[in-house]
This record gives sequence, structure tokens and C-alpha cells, in this order.
Amino acid sequence: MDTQEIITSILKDNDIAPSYTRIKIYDYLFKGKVHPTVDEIFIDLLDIFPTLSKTTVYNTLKLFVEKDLVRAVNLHDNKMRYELVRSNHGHLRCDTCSTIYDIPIDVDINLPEELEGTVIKEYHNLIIGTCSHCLNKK
Amino acid sequence: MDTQEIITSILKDNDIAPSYTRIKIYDYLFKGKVHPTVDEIFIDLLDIFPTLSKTTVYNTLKLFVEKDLVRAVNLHDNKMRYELVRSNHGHLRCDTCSTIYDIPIDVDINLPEELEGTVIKEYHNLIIGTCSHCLNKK
DNA sequence: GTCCTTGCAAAGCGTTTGCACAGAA
DNA sequence: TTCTGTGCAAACGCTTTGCAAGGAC
Repeated sequence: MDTQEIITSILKDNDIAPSYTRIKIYDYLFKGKVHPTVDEIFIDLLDIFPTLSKTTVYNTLKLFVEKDLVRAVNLHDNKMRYELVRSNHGHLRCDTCSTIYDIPIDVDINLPEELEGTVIKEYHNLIIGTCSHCLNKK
Repeated sequence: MDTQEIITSILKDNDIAPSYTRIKIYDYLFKGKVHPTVDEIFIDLLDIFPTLSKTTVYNTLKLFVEKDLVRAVNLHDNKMRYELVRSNHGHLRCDTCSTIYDIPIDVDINLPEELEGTVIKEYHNLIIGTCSHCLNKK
């Protein structure tokens, strides 16, 4: 099975009609930048898909998020970013080079008694700092 | 020392001229809503300060953030929120009633070897879910 | 006088909405 | 035909910017 077939079946499994556009956007999240913004997806795909519109990127990502295939992440830099859902991890954004690193996290959440029974749906973890690579350059 | 005097000296200690506006905004963060948006600050202060403009709220918060008196927090609801800097804690936002709870967190950050030496400046921790109060109402 | 604070109005920019066209079923 | 996917253009909402007027020093 090649990538396209795999993606097609993932989409079908999640009740998403596997259109060309959707396959390309899913493929991009799989193989392209790791936490792309809408603009990055749009511009990069424009090369192979010149008629693509930004609205379609928004529509498609919204659909993927609803179907729980994709997670929207907010790295406090004024734009949403998107990544395929995968096991819990956090993000480190370097305030100098803007690189985003995935980092393993190990948190046990102890909600106060008042909140016992709360259903946790998403867990976001973000570190902002200056990465070792930037510090070493100085 | 009353509140106003305390705030005045905090501002002075941080090289901020203690204007009426700045004192009122700091005071709001101290006594008003806990994670207010710019709009909430603006609207609530308008009662006691009818000539206030939203630009001034933005300006002042930006200044406070630069001076490390205030932290901007992003709770993935499309607007920035602001809180006085205080010891590490996370946030839980209920997706039903929109209440924001402060929660204690206990994370030890183990950056991968590649990132050893990285300087961490901010640590953000956000849980989105349905709070026990909302679940109990059903 | 100069510098700083404030505030109006406009611009900026990421995102959403309205609507229409085209293709699939 | 009806439903779905796509895409242009306009609208929207939060935030930033430009600039001028008033006040502090």
C-alpha cells in the first residue's frame, strides 16, 4: 500500500470522503512541516496544486479536527498550528530562532478535590525559551 | 499602606511611572477578574474611568509584560488574557461553562539531550475539558 | 522647551462567513 | 436532481500602528 492508499483508508475510516484536496492536506501533515500554520500549508501545496484556496485549507483542517485526526495547537505566536494527533507531548518554542521542538512530557495531573470527575479532553504544554543551539552561537 | 500606595511602589520599583491609568489597571489585575481579556479590563474600568481607551489598556499591558509584572496567557479561545506574574500554575478551561480554573501543576521538565542548556523563560500548561460542576448538572 | 502618556482612527492580519459554481452520487 | 466539495470575496474581531494633543518635568 502506498501513502495515498493509506491516507484514503484513514479518511474513509473516519467518515471523510477522500477527495484529492483532503488527501494532499493530510499527506502534508504527514510528510511536510511538523506544526504548520494554515499559510505554510497553503503556500507549500500551491506548488503542486495551484487552484487550492486558503478557505479550503481552513475547511479541511476544521473537518480533521472535528474528526479527531488533527489537533490545533497554539504556540502563542498569533496563529494556529496543526499536527496529526499523536501521543502526548509538549512543545518548546525558541524565542530566538522560532524553531518548535517536540518534547516528551511526563505530567501527572492532580486536579483539586473541587474538580474531581472533570473530563480532560486536551492537554497542552508549552515552553518558551532560548534553545541551546541559539545560546551556543553567541 | 493602602493598595494604591503599594501599587505605586511596585510600579516605581519596576521603572514604571505610576500614572493614574497604570495604577487602575494594575489594581484591576490585583482585585478584579483573574484572567481578564483586554475587553473585560476595558469595560469594567470604564465605569470608574470613562475616558479610558482600549489602546491605553493594550499599551499598559504590553509595558507590564515587558517589565515582567504581568504574564500574557493564551487559553485557546482567540483572545489574550493577562494575569499578575505568580508562581507556576496551570489553567483548566471548561469547554461548557468557560470557567477558567487555576490548578497546581507539578512538572519536572526533562529536555532531551540535544536541548541541554536551553533557558526556559515561560512555562504554559493548559487543560481543556468539561468541569465536574457542569457534569454534575446533567 | 523636551519627553512621556493617553487616545482616536485607521490599518493589519489571521480566521470565518456567505454564497455560488462544479462535480459526484 | 440533490448533496458535497471547493473557492472567491467580503466580513469579522482582536491587536497594532500612526499620529496628534495634553500633561509632566
